[in-house]
Amino acid sequence: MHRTHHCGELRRSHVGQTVTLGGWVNSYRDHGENLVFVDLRDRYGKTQIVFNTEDNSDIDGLARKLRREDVVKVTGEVRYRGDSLVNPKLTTGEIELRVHELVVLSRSKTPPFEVEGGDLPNEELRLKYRFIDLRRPELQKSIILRHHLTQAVREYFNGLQFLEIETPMLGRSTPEGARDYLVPSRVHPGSFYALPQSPQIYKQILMVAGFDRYYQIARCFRDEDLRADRQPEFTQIDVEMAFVERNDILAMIDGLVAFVMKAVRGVEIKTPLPRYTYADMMERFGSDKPDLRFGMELIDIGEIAQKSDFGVFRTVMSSGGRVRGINAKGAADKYSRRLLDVDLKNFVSDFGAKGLAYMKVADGKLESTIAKFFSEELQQQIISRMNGENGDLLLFVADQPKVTSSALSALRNRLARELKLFDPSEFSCQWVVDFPLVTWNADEQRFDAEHHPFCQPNPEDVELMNTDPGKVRADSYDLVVNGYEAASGSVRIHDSAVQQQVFDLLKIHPEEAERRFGFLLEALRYGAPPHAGIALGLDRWVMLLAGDENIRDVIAFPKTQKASDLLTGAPSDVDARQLKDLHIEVTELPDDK
RNA sequence: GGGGCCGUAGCUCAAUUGGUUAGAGUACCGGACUGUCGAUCCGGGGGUUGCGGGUUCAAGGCCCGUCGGCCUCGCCA
Repeated sequence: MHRTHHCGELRRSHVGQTVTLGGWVNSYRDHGENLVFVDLRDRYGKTQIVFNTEDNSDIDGLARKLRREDVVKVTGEVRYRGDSLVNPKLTTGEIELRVHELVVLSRSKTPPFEVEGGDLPNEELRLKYRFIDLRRPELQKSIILRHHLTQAVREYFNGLQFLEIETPMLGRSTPEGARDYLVPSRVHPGSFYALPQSPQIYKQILMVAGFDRYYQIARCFRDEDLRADRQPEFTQIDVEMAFVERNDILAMIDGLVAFVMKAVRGVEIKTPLPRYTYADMMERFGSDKPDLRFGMELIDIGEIAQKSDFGVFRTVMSSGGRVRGINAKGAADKYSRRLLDVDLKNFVSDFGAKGLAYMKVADGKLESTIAKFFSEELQQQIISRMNGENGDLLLFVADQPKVTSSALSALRNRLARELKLFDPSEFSCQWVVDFPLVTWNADEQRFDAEHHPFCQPNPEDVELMNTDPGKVRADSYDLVVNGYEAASGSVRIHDSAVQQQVFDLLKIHPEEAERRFGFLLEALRYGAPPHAGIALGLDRWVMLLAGDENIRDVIAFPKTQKASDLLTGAPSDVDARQLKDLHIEVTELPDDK
């Protein structure tokens, strides 16, 4: 062993012992020929080590030449620093190591940025030198938190007789859903494996096979564009249970959430977590994943708008649209004309809104360039409907229903953040249930599965399958945390006749279904228990628990927005020989290759 | 595929809005100092202003293109 203790370990009780530490030079304070201080760092903490000629330390030979990030091994005696010399900023601040022997295990080039102190460099550099970035205490904390979370998850499920079962990474491509990452087969020219978007089908087959409680910390791949909370390669806590109904899954996951919150953050969560319907959330917040740490619900003023002289509102109302608004309490003075007319208007236009109407409540009346289109009576109705008080800022979007929802829900999030309407350290978890089974795809003139094609229709809505499929509710559920989709799941179809009915609805022809999912359909014909499951986004959970707003900060080696790994240079071109083995010919190359 | 922001010393930023030799903090290098802990003090080196064109007497700043990073719409069963 190159060390007897680590750098966060030594206390006053160790005084007098001779110990050996190994670590990185975090900083050094050179006091001349006779005295040098070094803060030695490892993942457990920092310890001050002292080179003093009184202790016969070799100062001029080595100690004075130590530089940041050198890796050293030091042996010496633990001493109390002295009453006036204790450093309260360090857990080891009461002691120091008086070094007798120093071995430089590895020199460091001058690091491209500072592990401690100094401003964070741009993310490009951080990703290229990820091994330096990962030394920063903040990232170490998140990676360690991630470990604690996965361990808590395992502890919870293991204690309830779940089995952790691995499923293949090389699977069959199922063109539904996200774009697949493909892996060419060498021994089957022209054929490809797909990396899993999720272990969905395998876990259902595990249920048929009788492993009635399954979980897996599963890596998943989706070749879609990235976001701050989305990586092409991510990790799911994947769960499936047999002989259960929706409420069994929700209760099981309620328990998981409470368990990990307690284990990882020391936070008590009240269960059962609140449950809302999709329809309710869409109406009140315009989103299926609203952040419930604040209110500011969407309010419909369609009836009032219709009676006004405001052409924009009237036109929208007569063409099947809606006029909805939000009330930013007390914000009348916080947004200038410019912010409202330019910034916020452009903001909602990203979501398809053609305009943003706003009114301020002052002296019990509406103050706005469009107020003149509303009679005194209508103005009072708006104020009353919007719960307006003097000083409030009312914002309205008049458009097709979908546009009012997405624009106002995004605006709601932005305003809440800017107006500090919630405590960022708080957690708000809620279930959203009864999603629609399918949504109409106008481009393809057919229905698409909202969740996935194996999702059980709500038994109460079976009649609607033939008459009004868009109204059929699914037996599905999402878990929403602080406005993020943190988990998603459903009761699965375990009856091949029902499965066929859903495929029909999705215009997946029997031969096509057989070709794509034949193995699953066949499995369902051999005695499939009722089953249901869910998958939690591990990366997002860590992000939320760590208080980060960026998923890259909780992944050791994340990819950039263009899905590159700046550390290794992946993806890269490959030898012609490799391509030949795989029977692949690249037809289009960028100009520089 | 669309929109937006950004790219100047190793790093973080500045450069009076197109005008002298591109500055500061920090890091780095050298020196001083026996109790520092963001050490301090003295001195020093360090620039293809992402890259390629263009406009101009003159470009870090303007125009066009391109590369890269971030945010976002679409996309993400």
